[in-house]
Amino acid sequence: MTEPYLGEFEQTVLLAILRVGDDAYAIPILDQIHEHTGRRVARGALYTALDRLEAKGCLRSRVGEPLAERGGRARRYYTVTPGALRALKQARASLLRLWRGLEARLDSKS
Amino acid sequence: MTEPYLGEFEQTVLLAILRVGDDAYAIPILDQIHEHTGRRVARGALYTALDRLEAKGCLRSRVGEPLAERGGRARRYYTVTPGALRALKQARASLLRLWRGLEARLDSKS
DNA sequence: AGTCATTTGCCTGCATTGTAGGACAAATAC
DNA sequence: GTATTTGTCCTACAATGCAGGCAAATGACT
Repeated sequence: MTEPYLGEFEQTVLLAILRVGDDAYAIPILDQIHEHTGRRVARGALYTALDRLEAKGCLRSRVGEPLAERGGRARRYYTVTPGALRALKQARASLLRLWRGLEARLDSKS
Repeated sequence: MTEPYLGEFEQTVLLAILRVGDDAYAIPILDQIHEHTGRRVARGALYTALDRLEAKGCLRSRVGEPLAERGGRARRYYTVTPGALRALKQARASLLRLWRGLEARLDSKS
């Protein structure tokens, strides 16, 4: 499989999922994104991203058992696929390569 | 000015411009992108990105003197604005925050 | 039982970005 | 003057980013 292109937001989502771990469903993912980036995105925005990532083979999902809790609609849990992991690492490497040596020059200004 | 949103490719372009430095026009920028990311984008793709970045206030441009060289059409040189620089740093910081602590966990697989 | 609030998922639509291909411009070489 | 080289721009379409609102499922309250 050719490594798919990952947009900026898609990368963020994938990383957030990895951070949350096994129990990654929409709300904690959203929290994670907000916590680490300060961005507050709408749920709908996240779900479309999740759908498209799954369609591209970057994610697998399973619906959990309906919970016996207050507002218990069944959650959908997500897992990052190995291919997406590779793409992620590659994107990160490119970014770092482009940044390398730039910090010094840029800190003198700003 | 509110910090504008920067897509993945836009970030790449801005960083490449910073790397190239004062003489940054389309072709060297393209080379820089290819050299550091392996991506080979079409010139047209780059120009539209440059246009949009300038429209968003992320870039300034000036046309140089027509060169007295073989194919000497006037070049358009680009400079990154301070606001774009801030946005760039912020995006990088977010990404790194999301990555932090993840490498260890991920290297064990793949 | 019948609402009501709560938690979560999903659909629909539009805005913004990503990307290529080729037309056009200006200059030199012959 | 026509071919060649180096560059810029225009046009069009695909992919991503993003939100608002509706639907589903459950416990709580009366």
